[in-house]
Amino acid sequence: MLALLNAPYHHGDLRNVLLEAALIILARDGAAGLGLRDLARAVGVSPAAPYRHFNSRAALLEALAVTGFQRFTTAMNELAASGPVDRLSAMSRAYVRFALDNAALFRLMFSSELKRDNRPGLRRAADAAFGTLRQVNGGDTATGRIAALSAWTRVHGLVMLLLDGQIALQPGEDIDALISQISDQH
Amino acid sequence: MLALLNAPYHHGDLRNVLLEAALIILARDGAAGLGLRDLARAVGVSPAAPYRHFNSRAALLEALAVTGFQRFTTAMNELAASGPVDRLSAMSRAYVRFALDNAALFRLMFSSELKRDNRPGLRRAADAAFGTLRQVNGGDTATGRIAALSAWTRVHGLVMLLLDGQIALQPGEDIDALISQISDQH
DNA sequence: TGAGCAAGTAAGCAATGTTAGCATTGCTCA
DNA sequence: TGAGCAATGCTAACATTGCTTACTTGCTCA
Repeated sequence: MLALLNAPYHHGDLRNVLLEAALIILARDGAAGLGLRDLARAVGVSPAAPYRHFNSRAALLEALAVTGFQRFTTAMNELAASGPVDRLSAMSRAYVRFALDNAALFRLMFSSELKRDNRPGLRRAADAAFGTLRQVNGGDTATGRIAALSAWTRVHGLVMLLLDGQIALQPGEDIDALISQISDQH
Repeated sequence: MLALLNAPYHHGDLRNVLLEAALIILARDGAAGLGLRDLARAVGVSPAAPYRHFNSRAALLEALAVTGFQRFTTAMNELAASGPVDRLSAMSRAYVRFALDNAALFRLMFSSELKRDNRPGLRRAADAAFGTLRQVNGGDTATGRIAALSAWTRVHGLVMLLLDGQIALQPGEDIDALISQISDQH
């Protein structure tokens, strides 16, 4: 084939380049618009090249979801380390912000296309991500579990309904204010 | 083509048969496993036949989601009509039960593959479905809105985390009990 | 009766995921 | 140094999919 601009035969860091490009396409077109051929084209590589790094399209999506969980984890852990004062509400805000800032990625992380059961790597990443969240509310006591679940479900439901357009912020309404209003509600 | 078993040229009620078969395939394989050709095959009709009734695969998914919202609406309205006592908690239980009993359909209803913005029919169905939910909590006052949102987000978040396998019921735990515990939590 | 229309069929196009086999590169070790 | 080898890229092909176009079929009704 033509050697355009002296492009070297070996790309060098194709796996990471693929992942980065995939994140961009994901943010732009959603998971449905992310195909392996398309991705290869975007990176300037042959259609079969990505298969050296991802066994299938599902494997690519899984890898993306894993990096999503990893980023989510670091965001959560940073907050957990920052001090115990209002840690829960800070985590709630961070949870929502992460989801809204990474909408397509967040959806992919919870997508049914990735059956977490058969993917140990994904399950591990998800468990790590929510481990902090599970413990910040009183560990494993029965009441602590309920408290954690209640906070978690509120935030998660809020995020999902916002992402789906079922809920919209009212004009001038602040998302952080809404979060704390909902969280303070009985 | 071969006229298998004297199959008539015209099917008679193809649209509804397609929808029913699609619901079955959806429940079995999820939205990703639902293709038009596959569906046509399952119903015993040529690959192009479904296009007489649905302009595209997306249109079929939209129709499925609309019927999902309709079923959801009737489930909610039955409860709302049944009496004001503990109406909210009854709706919460029905919400969760519907979602768990119709997992794939519920996911499809909130799928990002269907951008609700550009689909007036879908938006109308969704609005109708959640209209009751929006009003049962005190209508459109500011505090009523927050109360409704708080209840709604808890239930929706619970459902989503359950469907995603992030939360699991503990051995012997009752889902209805969990719902009321979470709902009663501050 | 036969014109017209709704609802099927057949055939084919473009795109995709995936695989098989070949080519090139750079690392390792005698 | 240089021979071999594993990693990583490429080309070519296959099966399958969504979708379109153009032809049939059979029902309805003037």
